[in-house]
Amino acid sequence: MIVRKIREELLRHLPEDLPFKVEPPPREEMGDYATNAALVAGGRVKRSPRELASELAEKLSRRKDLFSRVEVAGPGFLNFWVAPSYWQTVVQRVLEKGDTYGRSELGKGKKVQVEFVSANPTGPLHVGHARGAAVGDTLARILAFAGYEVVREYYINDRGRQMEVLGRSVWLRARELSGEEIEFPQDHYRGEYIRDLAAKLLSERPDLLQLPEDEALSLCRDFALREILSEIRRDLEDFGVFYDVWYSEKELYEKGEVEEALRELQEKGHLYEAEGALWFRATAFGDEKDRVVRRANGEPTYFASDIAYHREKFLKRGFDLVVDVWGADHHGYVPRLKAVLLALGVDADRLRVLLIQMVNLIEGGKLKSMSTRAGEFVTLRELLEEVGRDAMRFTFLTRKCDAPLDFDVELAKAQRTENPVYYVQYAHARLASVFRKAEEAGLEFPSPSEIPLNRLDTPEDFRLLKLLDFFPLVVEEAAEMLEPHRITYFLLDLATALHDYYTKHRFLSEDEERSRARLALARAVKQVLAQGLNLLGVSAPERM
RNA sequence: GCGCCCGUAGCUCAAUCGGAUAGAGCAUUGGACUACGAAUCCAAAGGUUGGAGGUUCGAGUCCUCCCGGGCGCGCCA
Repeated sequence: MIVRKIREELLRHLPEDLPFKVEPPPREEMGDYATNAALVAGGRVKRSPRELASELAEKLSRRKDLFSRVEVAGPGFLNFWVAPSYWQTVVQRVLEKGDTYGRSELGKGKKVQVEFVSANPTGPLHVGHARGAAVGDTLARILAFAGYEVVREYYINDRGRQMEVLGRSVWLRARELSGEEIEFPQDHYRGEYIRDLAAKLLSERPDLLQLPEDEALSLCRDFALREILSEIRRDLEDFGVFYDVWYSEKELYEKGEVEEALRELQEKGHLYEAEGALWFRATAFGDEKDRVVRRANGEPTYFASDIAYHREKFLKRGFDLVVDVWGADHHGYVPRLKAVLLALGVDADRLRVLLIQMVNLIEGGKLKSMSTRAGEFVTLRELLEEVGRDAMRFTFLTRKCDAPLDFDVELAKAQRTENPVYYVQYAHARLASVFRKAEEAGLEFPSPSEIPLNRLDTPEDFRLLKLLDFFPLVVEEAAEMLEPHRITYFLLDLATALHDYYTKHRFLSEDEERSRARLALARAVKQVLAQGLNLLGVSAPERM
């Protein structure tokens, strides 16, 4: 990474804590990279930035191996032209490192948990969950690639009132199926899948309706939970999403974690009783109001188990960083959870909550999903079957997650140029095709040390080399800022540069030296495209 | 009413935790295949970054107010 080298060079002449940046300048004529170091330093020591800049330029330009030119520009920016010989070695590094190219040690020695989806097991996953799944899963891949030790986790709300309602919903449908006239309650789960579950249970347990009500209800509940959960799991797996841990809320209670957590808060003086309920003094830690943790009827609230869960994440399992991926409608919940962490003596910045905004499904220019009427929504599975995994994941990852997303179903399905996922995959497939041709022609692929690097000398060569050099930095930034879409945009850039190259130059020609050099470049680009796609959970096809 | 998120080209979105003349794709118009895959490429056109102030060498980005949209504000989950 040349950025890192430039930074190192600058630091030989500047104070270590100076918050300067090294980044590509807005226009190509301004060089390959630029820094505002002199501007920032000038402000601090009350010297003219331009004067400082020209001193720095003089010093750094001695590194002929790195820079062909260093200039002062504008109010005191330093512009760098990187030596072509440096760029050419990039292809060597990419090939030597292979699959590890882009890997980073950013998170070395740090444990991070990514908790995502965690939808209530009361029905199938819908498209909103799919977006959360794509973001959470990709983030986990990126963090792992950036050197973190990652645990991916699904938190199952398998207890409490909703489970009772679920069991009762199935039971009522079962009775209905066997001919009974039932007035189905409004606040129960009304989706068609409940009827299917009832039918399935009835065929397994014909005696269901003869059982005492209590027994029947709990049978229905357990059955529904098991079935729905395995359905959720299957949906996610088909979507390319896997978990290390499925964490049961019920077990959290059985292990006594909830009582333990409440006891600790009690001992630290953060709980009080009022109106028959037990409250957490969230206002002492920046939340708007205090929150009930145990209701007057003795039942702990959902919040209580979340306290216990997050306490367990930080204090028992020792995660350095916890990333929660939630639906944006839960945003009001963030302050109270951060308040709990503070109360427990945990730095609240170690919890990062990603709020996933709504997905609007667009079909034929019209809004398709988002009927809030019970049971009417487009499921993850339906969309998966309609548009396919690659297009679906890629589309979800083309936006930062805190902006609402319009998902154009027809566009995602289209195997045409406008569909960005094909654009990137096509670049990869094109390169694969070049290698098939090269093999036919009997052209030998050079070992990294034998590449005629100086034959990579056109502007299009350098454009690709620079992008390849940039990739590790993109990974680090995506990891640091928890923004998977940075990878997506990088891939689009790289694919664009490749397609441009492809129309302007030939990889295989009469000039054998040049062909070998370009073949090496092609392999490096192909490898990084595949790596990037892999981080997104999208396939990199050899043929399309 | 209070809080959070969003507002950028006709449409969908970027803009590297404050940087130089705000960039892509789609749509529109006009071009490029006897060449490794035209699922591609090139060009034109398109903007008061919702509005008004402020902070500073410098603001789409930070602060205040207003407008518009979404979502929250339960001893629900």
